[in-house]
Amino acid sequence: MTHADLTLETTDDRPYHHGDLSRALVQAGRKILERDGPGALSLRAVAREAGVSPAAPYHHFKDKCDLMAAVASEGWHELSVAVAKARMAATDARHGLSEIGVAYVCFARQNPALYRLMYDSACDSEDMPANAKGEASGWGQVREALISVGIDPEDDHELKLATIASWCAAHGVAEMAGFKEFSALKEAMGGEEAFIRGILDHLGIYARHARPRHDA
Amino acid sequence: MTHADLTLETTDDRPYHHGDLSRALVQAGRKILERDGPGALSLRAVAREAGVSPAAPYHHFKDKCDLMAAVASEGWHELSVAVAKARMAATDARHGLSEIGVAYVCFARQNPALYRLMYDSACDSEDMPANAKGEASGWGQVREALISVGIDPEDDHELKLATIASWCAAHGVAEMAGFKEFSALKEAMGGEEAFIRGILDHLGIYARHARPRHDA
DNA sequence: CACCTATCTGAACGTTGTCAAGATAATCTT
DNA sequence: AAGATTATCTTGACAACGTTCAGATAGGTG
Repeated sequence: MTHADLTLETTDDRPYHHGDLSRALVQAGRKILERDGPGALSLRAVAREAGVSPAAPYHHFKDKCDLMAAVASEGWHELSVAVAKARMAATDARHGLSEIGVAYVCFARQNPALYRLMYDSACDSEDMPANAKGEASGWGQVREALISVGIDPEDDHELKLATIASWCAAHGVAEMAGFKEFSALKEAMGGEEAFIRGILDHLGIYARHARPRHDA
Repeated sequence: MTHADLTLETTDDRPYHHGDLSRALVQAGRKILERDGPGALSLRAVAREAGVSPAAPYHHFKDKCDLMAAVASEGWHELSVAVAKARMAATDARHGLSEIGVAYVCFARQNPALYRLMYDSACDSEDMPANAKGEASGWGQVREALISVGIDPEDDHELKLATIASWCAAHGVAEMAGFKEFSALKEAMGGEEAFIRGILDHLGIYARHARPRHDA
């Protein structure tokens, strides 16, 4: 261990060299995002929270945008974990695809500001962070779920289109589910998750490919 | 007419009282949004573009947020016009619903920064600006299109859910269609509109309710 | 005419992102 | 181990931002 200890709070006997500032800055960013909302997420506020000067972050991130991208990247990782867990927990394949969608939207709803940041950083970057690396990426998981639900793995075009469509649906629901306009309906349906399920069910991603048996 | 003439450019013989500043500010906001992107859209920049001091807008809008809401409101109005036009132009009912979706997404794609602003202002406000007033609201149009496509007008729950689902789908596609990741696929499908149609088609809003005939 | 109110300006304050110069500590070289 | 190098952090500064306030200017009303 080359450094003392990495604390988030501003201790009085804080060493000149923080030790692991980049990580601490990302953590501070998330903390501010949750506690004070997206409007309060400034570079200076993050530095303040981490207990360093406003210029310190520039030795670890080229930009404010770069820092935000790091926060967003952590968010994407957590999302992919949540999605993977939901997929594992599901019993059959059809349920699996459905659960992925619900898990995706629920994560976004539970971390609205973070999800917004994630989308923003995804817009700028060349490739979506969702399929960053490894087979455990969210992208790959939707792909596999679609295959195991009946889509022809050979038909690359169809598979790609279905994956994108699923993602679009999840993103759309994720961003609109928070509108106050729907709060009455949500309650009538027995909570937000039921509402999310209802909407996702209407977007026939599942209905289209996953009704091989009990259909007229 | 109580004032000289309302020009957007900063003329030298500009009168002390602008005449119709609120309108000019909204126009200036849109101009900056299109020309310089969303990052350049500041209160001061808008005032500069309109040829007034940075404090002038505060006599017409309570906030920067309030000004942005006005810009967004104009955007929602134009969107509803575009959607209405697309619905009129469509031949049969099924096509009508599909065309609404395509028109919605195309508008968002052609004015990405404006659409983002519109969504942002929709988040804050109590009710979505889409169904502001009149029967020509985007909300009402989707509703009617869904009815004329086969949904039971009596079943309020189902109708509401279908409307929301359609809107979520359109919003999701609208925001994700711009990802560079898809540019290759878009070209392969023969342009962005074809791509949009393909994705929207996969989100079985239409498939679910509008395939009474040629289905196994 | 005088008065009143709406509108606009000028200057200011606190905050933000960013940079350059200098201080400090960890690491590398010999 | 001592000196040199590099990485890291601070201080101070700059322009731009949102916002406010006192004062200037005009239009409308008596």
